[in-house]
Amino acid sequence: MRYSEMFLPTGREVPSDAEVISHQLMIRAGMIRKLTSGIYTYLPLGYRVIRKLEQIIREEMDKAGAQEVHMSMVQPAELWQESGRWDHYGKELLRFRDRHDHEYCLGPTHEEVITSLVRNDIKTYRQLPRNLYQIQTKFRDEVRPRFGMMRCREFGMKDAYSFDVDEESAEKSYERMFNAYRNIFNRCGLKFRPVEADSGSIGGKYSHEFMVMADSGEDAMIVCEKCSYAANLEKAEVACPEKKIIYEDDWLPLEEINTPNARTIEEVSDFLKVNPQDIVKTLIFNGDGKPYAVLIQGYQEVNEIKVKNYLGVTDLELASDEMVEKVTGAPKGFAGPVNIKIPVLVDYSVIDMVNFVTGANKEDYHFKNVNIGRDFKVEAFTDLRFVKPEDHCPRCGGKIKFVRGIEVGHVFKLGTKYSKAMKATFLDKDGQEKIMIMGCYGIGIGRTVAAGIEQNHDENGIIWPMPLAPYHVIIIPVNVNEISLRETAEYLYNSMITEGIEVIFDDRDERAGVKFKDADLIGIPLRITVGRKDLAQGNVELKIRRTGENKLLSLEEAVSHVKGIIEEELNSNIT
RNA sequence: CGGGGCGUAGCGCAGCCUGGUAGCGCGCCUGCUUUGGGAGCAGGAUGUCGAGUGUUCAAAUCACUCCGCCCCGACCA
Repeated sequence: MRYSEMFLPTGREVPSDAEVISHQLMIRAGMIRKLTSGIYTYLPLGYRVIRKLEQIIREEMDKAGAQEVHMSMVQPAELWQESGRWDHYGKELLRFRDRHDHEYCLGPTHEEVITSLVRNDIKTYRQLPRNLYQIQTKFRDEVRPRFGMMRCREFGMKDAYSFDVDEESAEKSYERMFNAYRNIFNRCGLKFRPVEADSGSIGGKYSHEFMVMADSGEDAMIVCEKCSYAANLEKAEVACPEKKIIYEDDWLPLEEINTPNARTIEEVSDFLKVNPQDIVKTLIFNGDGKPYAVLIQGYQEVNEIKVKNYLGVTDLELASDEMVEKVTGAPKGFAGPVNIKIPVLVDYSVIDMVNFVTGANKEDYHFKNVNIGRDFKVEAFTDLRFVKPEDHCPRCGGKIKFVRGIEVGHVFKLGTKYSKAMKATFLDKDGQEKIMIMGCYGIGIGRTVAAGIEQNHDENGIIWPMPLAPYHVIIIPVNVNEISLRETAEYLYNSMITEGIEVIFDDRDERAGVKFKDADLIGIPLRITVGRKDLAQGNVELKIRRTGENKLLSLEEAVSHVKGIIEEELNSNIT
């Protein structure tokens, strides 16, 4: 492509609302423009990169036995009512009515549509397993879109769905996808890591997120420095501490003490002159309308996701003030486990504690010397808190490290959540009707491109890995008004096109500096400069964007040399 | 949804406090010079000052309402 004919508005300055580097560079490099909050237009350069990524995904998905389909973005409410998500998805689901007053939504994901497709056309175990995928625009009405391509409302996603006859087979499907994802991100030249993740209300023991390491990432996770354990902070387990032997002789008599206006852990610890570690926090949660008490050591924080998963409820939130008063008989801030009439869940952090402080379920009073077993009954001891930096790896006991990442992919084992609700069944060998086991697998397209930029840039701009690069080479004649330079560049350009090389010919009548800056900014991996001095010797200059390395190539060898580098880099990560 | 901030030329910003008819840099257009890392000189174009209402002789500036955008938090299959 001739630069002079391209729609490639590059810029020196960035809009003030671009916070992260990938967002700034995508705007400066003329890849994207914002239409409105969380919604972007891809310009030609940006769209080429998107298509490169999509093509890699297609190749690897096909290799893994998946087949591409294309489902509609508009989905009827009926399907969502059938799966139960019409009521549960919340405001992220953009709903609307057509002229006949029928209800629809814009698809944030496609489990319902794919399940309805498959249940009608797959009837027997002979047709299973199957894996279908699509690359589609999704819409999620995010509360707060941010970070450019990282969290959009409208965004491209590759989503795949697998259907299997049983757990064992489903596990194989999951593994195939897991491996396909590794291949995809490897080919993109990304440094990433699969981590264990929460699977949300979907349940199932398997869920991995593919995280691209980046400080600007939205997700916090922990990685073990010793073993391979890595997990999203939401999911990261805390090992059950070894239970110390508790001597009942050490128990002091329960004591009620006046603690006027001391509600928070800090206030109570200041007032009673005790460490937060000796106080037990009692939080009242509302799980699907029922109250639960969660006990945790004062310094720790409750991970609601763990509570939610433990209880198996659909909705979990901190109880309202009214609910707290109803179940504890006291205003917020004085809840405790003694004499409470709701289930009491206790985090491992409380397991060894003796003679601790809790609320007394009475305004302005706390108990001292509370002890488990004597003063209240425990429904369950389990892991309910967030990991802290001083914790150890739950697998091997090694040191853990907190890092940040961008979630570019997620593989889920869905189980029968949708197939059961929507009756996706088949007949097995024995003529028995069975429910299909499903899995779903997503990759955020725009996000992956942004992650690629986060990991591949310098102060001059983007440095595309060859497989994602919108063009492989850019040819710059230093001065187009010098006929010999222009014609040589033109000759190289035509030769490269003949060779099938994706090339930009910067034929603009601009100063060399401007063209160099633009070439660096848009991140083209290879640059051929045609200058007077070198050309006099029959040479042109090759510059490698990533390393800054320069070398002279004779006119004759230039095209084949460049082609060799491109092919090598394109194929290097294909397995 | 709670807290904070912003909205003035394509982009980045000043002007607002203290009301008097809008400016700077980059970019853009024309000409000349220049030509290996975002050139120099000269000339030029570009604004319903986010919208509405009010106060005032007079509003970018003050007040109220609305809209949009951003940040922090809450939320997030």
